[in-house]
Amino acid sequence: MKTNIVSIGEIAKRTGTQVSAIRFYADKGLIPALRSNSGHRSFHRSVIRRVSFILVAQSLGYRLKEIKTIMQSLPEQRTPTKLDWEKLSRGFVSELDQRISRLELLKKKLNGCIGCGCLSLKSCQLYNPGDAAAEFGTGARYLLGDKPTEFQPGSNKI
Amino acid sequence: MKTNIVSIGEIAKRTGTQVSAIRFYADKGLIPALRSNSGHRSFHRSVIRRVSFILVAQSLGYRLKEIKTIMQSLPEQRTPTKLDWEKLSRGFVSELDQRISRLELLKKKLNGCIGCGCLSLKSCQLYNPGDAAAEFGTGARYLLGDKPTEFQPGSNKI
DNA sequence: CCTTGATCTCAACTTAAGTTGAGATATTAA
DNA sequence: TTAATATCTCAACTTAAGTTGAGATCAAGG
Repeated sequence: MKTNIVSIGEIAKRTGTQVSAIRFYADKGLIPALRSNSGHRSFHRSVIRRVSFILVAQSLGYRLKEIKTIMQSLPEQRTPTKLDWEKLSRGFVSELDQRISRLELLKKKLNGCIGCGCLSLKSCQLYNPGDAAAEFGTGARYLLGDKPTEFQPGSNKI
Repeated sequence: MKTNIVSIGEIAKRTGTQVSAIRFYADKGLIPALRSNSGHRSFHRSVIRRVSFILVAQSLGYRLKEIKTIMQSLPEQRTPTKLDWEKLSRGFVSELDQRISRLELLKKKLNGCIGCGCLSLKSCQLYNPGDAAAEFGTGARYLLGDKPTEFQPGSNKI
């Protein structure tokens, strides 16, 4: 009797998360939840995949708020098709490409810095705070999908 | 009259940070501070570089706690030499290399996933929660230098 | 001397992403 | 039917990295 409707505990087990996290995602509107008339949440089987997606996206540094936005492209009504997921995955791959090339750039700069005799030269990236903030700080911060824009403690503004 | 001792405001200006942040770093023991007998903090000029280092390290995803540990290798007593900084930078470069290769791997997996017909196959990385958590979640989390080990809300334990 | 502007301390607040606990109700297996 | 699980809600707590504000003191220029 394998239905397409699963309990919150099942979702948690299948995704390796805590029940409280699933509740949290549901309350935040990241995953669609049904309610039994006694108040218990239940989920469509496809929600497992949605949660997996959330986890992967998180591991790439996305905030839940951003993930929610990205997932708007998934159909709320019907179960997402292979094509739906494909689009999202492709987005990730190009995101990864960007990240990789940013890291390569950072590495090149850092390498240059090692050889430059920093302590005496004013032109050094690391030594020059303006540049450092511009090239490493802000850039890399964005690179890691760091702080949100509304509230930025430690924002290295230039 | 260029001394080697600078005020907290100067450090903040030179590094593009807030005074409160410098105070915070000093109190946390990340940068060495002197005190005038009236209680005002003052810093050696080389602290500018230390702060820049902190900013770069942060942008790479390091926690202040980790940065503090890394910086233990810098001499507290004397001003760090070029060689001291070189060692730290080299560490970063190899860290970048690791990150880059992890991202490459992730990309390869994701690419494979796109073509695999996920919705029907159980072998898919994204679909299989255990694998997803292992390959993407935990791995990528560490990759981004994410959560600390003591307290892990949302730790995708397997 | 006096007024800015810079610092000081210390406590409270911010965001994100959940977790933990209390007290209550549901569901399920024996 | 009863005991053991599973869920429910809701509020309070956690960490990190600072920020903000209040009230007080310091330092420097005119």
